[in-house]
Amino acid sequence: MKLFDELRARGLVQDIMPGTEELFEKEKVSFYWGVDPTADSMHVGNLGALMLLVFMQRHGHQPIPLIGGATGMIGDPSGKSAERNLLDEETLKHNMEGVLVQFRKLLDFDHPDCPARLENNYDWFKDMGALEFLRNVGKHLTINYMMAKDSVKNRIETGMSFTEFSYQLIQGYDFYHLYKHHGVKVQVGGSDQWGNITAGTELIRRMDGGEAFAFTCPLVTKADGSKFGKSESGNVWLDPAQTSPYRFYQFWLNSSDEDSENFIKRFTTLALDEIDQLIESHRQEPHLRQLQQTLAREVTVMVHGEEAWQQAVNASSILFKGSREDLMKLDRQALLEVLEGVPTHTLKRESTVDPLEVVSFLATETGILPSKSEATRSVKQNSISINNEKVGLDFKISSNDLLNNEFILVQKGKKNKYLVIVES
RNA sequence: GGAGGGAUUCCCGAGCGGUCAAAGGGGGCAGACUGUAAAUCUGCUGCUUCGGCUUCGGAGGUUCGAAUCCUCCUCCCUCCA
Repeated sequence: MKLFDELRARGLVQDIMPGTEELFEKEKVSFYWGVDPTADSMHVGNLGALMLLVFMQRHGHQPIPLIGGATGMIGDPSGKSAERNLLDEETLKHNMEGVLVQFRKLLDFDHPDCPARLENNYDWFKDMGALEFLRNVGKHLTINYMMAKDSVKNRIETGMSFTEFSYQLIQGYDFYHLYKHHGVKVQVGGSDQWGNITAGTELIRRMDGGEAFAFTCPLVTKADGSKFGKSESGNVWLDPAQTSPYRFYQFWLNSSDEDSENFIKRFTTLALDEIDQLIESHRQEPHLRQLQQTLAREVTVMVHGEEAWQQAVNASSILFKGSREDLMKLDRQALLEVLEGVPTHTLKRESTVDPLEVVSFLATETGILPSKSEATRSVKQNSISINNEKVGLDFKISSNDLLNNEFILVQKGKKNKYLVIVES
């Protein structure tokens, strides 16, 4: 299957520059994708574009992931409605390290033919002076051209600093630099990057008379219109320390039917005909949730590994289907594994002098809920379970409720789990 | 610098001096139905020892009583220079 047939089938092509497709058919291509180190981990939103590199490398092309050590210092205005704060150097450095780890997991840096190669645009910007930049780069694009970009137009009303305005020039120069010195002919990215990317091809044309190519993938969207990549607890990160594999797994498992059909094409490397079969059988028996489970498995294994996935599955099954007795049966080790990644709260042992009112337990003693009013409401609404059993307002926590004499599992609603650790 | 307009609970937004913890919408949460889906319906959405208490940009003031009136301050927007 041709590269672009596959990418299209997976819903990964939005804008494409004429000639790009032909280039990929003709030769092995080095192409780059840049991400700014705005956090010390990428999130599933970044993964949406990163998958492009994964698929393209599998087709024998060389991915050049670029970390924006320089661009991260400027701030990309694309898709942003307001000026952002600048990150300090130390933070950027720390962030870059985190992002690099994730590149290594997803891309093959030791491939015999087309190994991924990391670049950092700080390398070529750190020694460039302002005058040099203005004379050699800025001279080639007009203000008129730059102002026509959506990222700029959208900010005319609210205002935008010169710093952010110049972002497209910086990113454009990256492309030029990689083109000139490393033979990189193509840039890819999310569709919000189109403006910045074309600034690059334009620069290459004007500075060098060269021809470069590009295409973008659509930003990941959800059928119900809500933002992709957010869970109750915020962004879904690739870093297991920030989003535990259990939560990561649950994030995918909870995809709606409609979304999971798209996600499985975009985020897994399963063959397309296999995916079609899965979708078909899922439509026949949607309640089995095969599609969600496969999606969750594939992505979790890819990002966190087989073992972490297995643990997430075990934990899920006990947390969602286990009874109070099942929980009581687990030993300390098993409990810790199952409850790995569930947010924890602590309770002083003195205060458990049983019995302890549920409401005080939830609010004052553990802080799972912010106030007694809210705790009372939740219990009244029949949404609180202790150790997988629903409780009423008259319920009192006692030492009989301790799992392995030190834990209490609290659940609010269907999906929110909290682990209470009783400390002596 | 001059002239206006504005700031309300997570967000938007309404709010005759008393009946305002504050309409309505959004969002969020929960319950029912299900499949840990979507849609739908319902409830909740400041704190509380359930007596009350603290909220309407900030500080004062008028009044029996203020989100609502007055003064000063801060910030934001529009127009003029």
